Amino acid sequence: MTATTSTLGFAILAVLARADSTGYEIAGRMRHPIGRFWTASYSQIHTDLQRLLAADLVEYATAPGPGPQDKKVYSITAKGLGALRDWVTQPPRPQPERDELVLKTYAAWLADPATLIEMFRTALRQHEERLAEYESAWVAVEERAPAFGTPGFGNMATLRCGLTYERHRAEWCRWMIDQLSRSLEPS
Amino acid sequence: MTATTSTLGFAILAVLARADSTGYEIAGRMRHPIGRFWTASYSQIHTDLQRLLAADLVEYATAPGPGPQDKKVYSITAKGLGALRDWVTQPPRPQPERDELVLKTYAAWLADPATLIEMFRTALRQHEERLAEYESAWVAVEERAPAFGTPGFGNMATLRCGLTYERHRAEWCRWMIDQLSRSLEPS
DNA sequence: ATTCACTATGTCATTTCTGACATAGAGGGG
DNA sequence: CCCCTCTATGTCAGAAATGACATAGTGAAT
Repeated sequence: MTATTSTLGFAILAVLARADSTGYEIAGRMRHPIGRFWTASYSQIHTDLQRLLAADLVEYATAPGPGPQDKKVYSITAKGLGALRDWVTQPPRPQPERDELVLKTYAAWLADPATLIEMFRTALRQHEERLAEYESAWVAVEERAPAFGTPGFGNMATLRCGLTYERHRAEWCRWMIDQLSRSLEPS
Repeated sequence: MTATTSTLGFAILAVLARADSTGYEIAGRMRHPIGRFWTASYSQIHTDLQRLLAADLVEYATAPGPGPQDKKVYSITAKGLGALRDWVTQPPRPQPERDELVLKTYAAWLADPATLIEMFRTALRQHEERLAEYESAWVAVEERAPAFGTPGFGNMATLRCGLTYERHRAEWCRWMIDQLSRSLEPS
């Protein structure tokens, strides 16, 4: 009965709720900024767009494109907006939570500490880079202070999550490096 | 050339590096404690065990089981241990990072703030519960102070990650609730 | 007595996801 | 002049993952 629209479907709807877009543009936004918390390739988006189309959650207008075919500018329908709104407040089912670095950490006791330190230093550098990126974006967003009811609120809220996440990660990496260093030179 | 063992394969090897186990037992450990950072169903583990078996990374001994068939107690081979050790220090490829709550947050500006507050309060409660769980486990693990080179080190390191992660999440949920509350009653 | 939970193996259909491929015009750099 | 990148659409094979099903013995509680 319930048209089981996949999570990716809602991600697409969330994009279209902000601006009408071609499939290509949606794919671009799935890399940035959504890519930080949900990823999808174009072929996957294409498949899902057909599904959304069939369920009348999106529609499109054709416009002359650069390639051999016309481009299709998708937009969300009233029905789609309703479905999206419903989905947003539905409690998320406990998600898988897959993290290769932590899995490696679980087996880290088998490996060479010096090499591990290098690996965690690389990870730390990446997290610090992203943290700096987020922090500069944060001061910009805080100035404008986007109100609830505007897309800017969504940007601010997800940015905030990314910010504290990167902080937690960097902190953990530093702790790991410290622990591993101690195992190398025991005072 | 490179025997492309999946990440799940290494998760299984990481379990067997600690103790010989039946497939059923591996599945149990994939729920707890590995389930926090990598999940797999039994059918998936079964498929992967066959692959690992074919690649000589694991072997098994039969023993009388409760059911109609003998049970198979798997153990890691020298080759498997080598592959696992190599994999551990290999830098992890940037993982997908899928988070439904954050995706909902991205579209939260469309929904009702009061309902959202409830959703985040539920999430906060869950994170606080897990945090309390991890914190009591932490004091127990810190006392024993497991040395590098023992499985206990892996337990401690992953627990530490879970600890700071839950703290970050709880913090973010509290921030969200605060923001959403403000949009309800503007001073 | 019967039901339930746990141990233990395995299959299978379906869905989801990835990565490669195919097409094609516009615009810029070497 | 050629090559690369970006825009833009789409297909397809194969891998990965899920969830349901099938079988079957033990032991504990109702």
